[in-house]
Amino acid sequence: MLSQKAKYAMRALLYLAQAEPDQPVLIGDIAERQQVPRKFLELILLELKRHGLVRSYRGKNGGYTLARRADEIFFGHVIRMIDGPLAQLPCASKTAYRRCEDCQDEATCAIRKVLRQVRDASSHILDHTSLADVMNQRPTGLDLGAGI
Amino acid sequence: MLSQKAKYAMRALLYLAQAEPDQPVLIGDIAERQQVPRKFLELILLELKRHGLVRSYRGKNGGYTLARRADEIFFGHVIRMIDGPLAQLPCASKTAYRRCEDCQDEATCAIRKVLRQVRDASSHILDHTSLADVMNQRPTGLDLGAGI
DNA sequence: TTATTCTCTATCACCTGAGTAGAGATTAAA
DNA sequence: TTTAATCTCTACTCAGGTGATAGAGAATAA
Repeated sequence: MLSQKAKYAMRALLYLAQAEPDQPVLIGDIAERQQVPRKFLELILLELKRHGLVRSYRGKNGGYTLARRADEIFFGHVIRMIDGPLAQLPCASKTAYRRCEDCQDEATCAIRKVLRQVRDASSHILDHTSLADVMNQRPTGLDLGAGI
Repeated sequence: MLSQKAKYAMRALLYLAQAEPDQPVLIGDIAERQQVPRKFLELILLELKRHGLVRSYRGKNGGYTLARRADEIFFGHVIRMIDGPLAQLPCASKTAYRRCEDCQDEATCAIRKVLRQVRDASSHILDHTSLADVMNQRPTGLDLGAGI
């Protein structure tokens, strides 16, 4: 499962992406409009800043802006920075590979084999979908996915 | 991340899949060979039994066997039964859809849009890959995945 | 009757996720 | 120069879940 934190991070980024570029947005504004607990959001934005996704301005008229264009911020990047590797097992990760402690033979491990495919498929989507790709084109746009 | 429990469940199932059919395998045997804590494995096998994936026999010469052929047991099924829905968000799940509490407009939610694609891709793999598909064809078989 | 197995309920320690609190640093503007 | 507005940072709490363990009970083959 995606953590709340990652969900909040995406909401904040998407909100910033829709704001005027170079016009800082207040934490309080994001928190209120996106229904994110304010103090928690502070931590999240700090983290996003440290990872270079947003820029901050202090003092009066301060706030946050995106540090890159919305078509240069990918979901895969955001998820990895908040929740860690996309893979479901450390041994199936490409960006954060780690051997499973209790693995007997990684080369023939069936579980790893399947989960690597899943990881590859997931990252293929997440690393090629940017904020811009999914932003609110228009309120009444078609839904891409199948029905619920 | 996949839980330890789910990993253990898969190991147990794969081990059973490689045993003689109709020749019950002891919990203790699975536990030892697959490096799974025995008492924990008891719980897991019980759960797999309740979900109809394994059969159990009590008393002397008892043990466990698969309740279906290995090509009829899919990873998606196992993961869902142990860890819950494959989707990263309840609102992106098909088999266990639930609205996100704090969602403002599901129809235009960008996060959901992306995570549904990921879910679809993942379940496409996991629901079409059976134990038989990935079993140890031969000890020195080729590795399907890319290198580490 | 007994040894062997699975079955079931209860319990527990630890860790992580989610969130809160409050003082500190910086800046624009009056 | 002062003040109010903002972001920054460290520390803390608290609930719930994960990964087990313990031990009595029930079934069965020999």
